[in-house]
Amino acid sequence: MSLTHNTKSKNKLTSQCQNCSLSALCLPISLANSDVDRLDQIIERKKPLKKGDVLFHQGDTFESIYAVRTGTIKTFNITDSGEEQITGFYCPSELLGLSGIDKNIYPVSAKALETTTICEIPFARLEELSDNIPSLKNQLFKIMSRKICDDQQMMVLLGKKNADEKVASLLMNLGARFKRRGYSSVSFRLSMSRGEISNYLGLAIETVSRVMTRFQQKGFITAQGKEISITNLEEMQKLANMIKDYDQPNKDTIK
Amino acid sequence: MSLTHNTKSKNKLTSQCQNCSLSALCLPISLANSDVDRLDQIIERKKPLKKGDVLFHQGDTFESIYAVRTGTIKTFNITDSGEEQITGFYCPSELLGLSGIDKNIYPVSAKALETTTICEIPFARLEELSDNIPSLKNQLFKIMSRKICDDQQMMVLLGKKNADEKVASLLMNLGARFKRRGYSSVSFRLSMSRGEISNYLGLAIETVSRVMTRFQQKGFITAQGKEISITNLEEMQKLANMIKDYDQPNKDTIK
DNA sequence: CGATTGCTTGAGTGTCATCAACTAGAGTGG
DNA sequence: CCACTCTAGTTGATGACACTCAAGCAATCG
Repeated sequence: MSLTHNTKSKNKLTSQCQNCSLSALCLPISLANSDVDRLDQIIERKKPLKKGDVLFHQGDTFESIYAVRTGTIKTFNITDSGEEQITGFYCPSELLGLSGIDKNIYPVSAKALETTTICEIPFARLEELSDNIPSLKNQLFKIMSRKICDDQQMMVLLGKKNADEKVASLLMNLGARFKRRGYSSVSFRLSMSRGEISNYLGLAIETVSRVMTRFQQKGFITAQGKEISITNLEEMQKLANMIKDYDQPNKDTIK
Repeated sequence: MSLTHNTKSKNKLTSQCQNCSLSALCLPISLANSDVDRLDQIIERKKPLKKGDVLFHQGDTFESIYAVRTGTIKTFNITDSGEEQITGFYCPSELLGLSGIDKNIYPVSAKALETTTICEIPFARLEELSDNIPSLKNQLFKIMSRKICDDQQMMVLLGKKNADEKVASLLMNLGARFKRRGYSSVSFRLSMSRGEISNYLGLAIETVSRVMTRFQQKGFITAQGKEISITNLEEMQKLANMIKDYDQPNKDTIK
């Protein structure tokens, strides 16, 4: 399909892996300089996506994996009954598109939640390159493995957690991801809407809203719109890890 | 059913990839014969696990990935509050342990649901081998990618489906996996208990039981204990794919 | 400004979890 | 062979949590 209006010259834009602030988090971990160069050469920096732009559609032929440089991407698929189900949010330094490798088709769509810049990594060339750079290949195995782990955590969340725990888990998870990139883990701006959060967590939008206000009333967070501050880290951590209060077994004080 | 008790000596048992009935489904796809040989040499057939035996524990150092030859394995993790959450069932020809690559530690435990034989594939050696056999490396990428896809389907199931749809999805999914191995896709024996099914699907055990009886009353399946026959494939398919009956399309509805 | 979009709040309802009792089958032991 | 126990599964009654429907509010926008 369309998009990819690449610039006049689909040229290498300014930044390269070497001086990219994300380099420690992204692919090149533990590669020799010369190897980073070779990787650099196959990566295309594309021009920014605007909010709502689609990076690829469910069903498109798989060509590339993508690294987010700034902004946020969501992946989702459309069920047979026409509903959207969000399967992931991708922040800077994170890789998406890996699920397309298997059938050579993207099984999900990817859309920008805000203005977003990405690096495109043509997979065929990455595969080639990994033939010659074992550490790159191993890095790819690791990245895919991590994705599998993360997804399984998500399954636990969806299968076993209640609404409070789900929302707390998401906020703590996002905080941790901000932290990795050098930002505050307790104070940040959500790039997704309440509707997207609720969809991702398997809740109704009203439920997310209610949980948020409840958290505020209890002093766990402050939230004004998309600006979130976690003000009681300990309680939020307890919720996210599903540690129920069994303290006073005298009666059932609810969580 | 089957169960191949092969020889006494724990090492290189009779079967090898070449004559293994699963070879078309397992790793060796599209490898040259000579390459299959080399793969063969690093694979260890281990002596059968009995029901309840643990293949590896959550937290163990990651050494190998495993292919199921006969029987069934479940993977699960223990949440901080001590509950078990099953994250997958593995049938013959399927690979498990991939989630351990990332941190060099298994993030889940794996336990046999019945007498089960497996092939152990030391990952370090597999990585080495894949340095020299690009098609093997690519095959591994594909396998991991497929796992990511499957897990995402599971997320949709957990996040968006109701009890009927969840159970129908599981039964249809298991059927499809039996079919791939040459068995009936509509008539098979569950190797997991109701409790394991309910845990996996994020339901209460009683709910699974009720759904099953409801399906029987409607004539969708017949079930006696663990023996299942799907008798109304169409309806079950509809449920599994979440096609709701919007009978009267008089109005807007779909998007 | 009305209109639209995103979010919050309220009221009523339904699905599914919980608690509990009961059944069926398998294994044990006298 | 017949209690006895244990486990797995089914069925019923009840209620909670989260969904749905609906209204209201705030901010943005054409």
